[in-house]
Amino acid sequence: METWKRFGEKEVSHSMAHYLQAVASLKDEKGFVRVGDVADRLGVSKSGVTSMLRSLHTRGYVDHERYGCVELTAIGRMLAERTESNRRVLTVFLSDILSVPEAVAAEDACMIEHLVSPQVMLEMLRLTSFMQSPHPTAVAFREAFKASPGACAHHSPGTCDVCGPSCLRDSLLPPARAGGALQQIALEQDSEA
Amino acid sequence: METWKRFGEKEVSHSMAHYLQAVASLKDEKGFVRVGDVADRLGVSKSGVTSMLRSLHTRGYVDHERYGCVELTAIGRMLAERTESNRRVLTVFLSDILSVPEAVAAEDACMIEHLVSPQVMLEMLRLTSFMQSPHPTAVAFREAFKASPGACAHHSPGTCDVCGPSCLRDSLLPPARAGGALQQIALEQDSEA
DNA sequence: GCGACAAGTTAAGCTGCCTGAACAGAGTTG
DNA sequence: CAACTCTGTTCAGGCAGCTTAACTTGTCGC
Repeated sequence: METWKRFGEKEVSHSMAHYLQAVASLKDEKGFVRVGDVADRLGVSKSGVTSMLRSLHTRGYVDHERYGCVELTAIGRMLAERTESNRRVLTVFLSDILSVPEAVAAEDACMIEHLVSPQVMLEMLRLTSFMQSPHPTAVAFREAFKASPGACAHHSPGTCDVCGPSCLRDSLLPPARAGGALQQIALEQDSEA
Repeated sequence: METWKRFGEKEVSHSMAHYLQAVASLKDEKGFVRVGDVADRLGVSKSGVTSMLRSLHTRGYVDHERYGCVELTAIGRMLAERTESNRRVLTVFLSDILSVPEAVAAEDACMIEHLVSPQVMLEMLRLTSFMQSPHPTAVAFREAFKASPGACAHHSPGTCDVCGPSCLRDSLLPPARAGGALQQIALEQDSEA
């Protein structure tokens, strides 16, 4: 149990990933990138952008001349592209394979796009593109999966390899009930006092 | 493009999720939880634990009497369980379905376990348990998928629904090449100067 | 009861990322 | 060229999480 601390050691933080993506897309859209554009795009102050650019510059991800334009370095561009590709694979997987609403898929993809390892992304792309292919096995599987019930929903203890002895389903708490459940518990606690 | 800012608004941060999990598992293991146990488990200082406990207490996730033991509230316990379940589903999915090495699966799961929405987790559990089931379609699919090549690897432009016009594969950069590629670029930049 | 030692707390300080206020450079206009 | 306006910078400050150092509590042996 030491893995969790490496959270802060990722080559780009959540914020950085989004700054890089913003710079990349603004560059594509209008050919040059100003501090104010980035600030507007991300909804942060210009002073915040200035200081983040300094930080990205020291890491070698952007070039930025005072009062001038912002450019991605080759490494910065590669990082931005990787994040973008991750996001795309994740979004497609979540919305087309898992069939969660697009808004949820987009949000979850945004949260984790920069945290997922290349190995996993590569395999996720492989699975997604295979599942969507016209390969007869894939077609059959898609239908069977779609038709399958809550799957794990009502299995008896020990019959599901994923869950183990007790079904995990209840602790995943879909949000509609989650809010309710949390409130419920909060209320119970209040009445204890 | 405003989603990214909600990163900081999650009900538990990465750190908090791990503190809650540590408290929950220590409680299971030895029946009571001391500040020092948490510090050892997480590899942080005791003072760090004290201040995080204060923060978790104000959020209503733990109770902690001065110089005494730590207890999860009902809400805290539920959050810890949810994170734990998320981690389990993710780990199984990554290692058994995507077949990435266990260490990678564990690391990625640890990074994102607290960030993924309940809807996605629920569907991921459904997919995982269905894919692992003895259902003939699932069996056939597993084999076909295992046998499938790099899938997206050598498709021609436009033939892959996931990738779109250009194949995403190259920008996902498996780490063996990723380090190399980044170094390569860094070297090129050096030689420009 | 009293010291010694382990366990916990406070205090001060660091980094990352954000803000608003005040200032500085650059360009436009008369 | 002076004034005005945009844009971008610096500066001071805040919050989250962490650290170390110094202090306080609790407990055990005598």
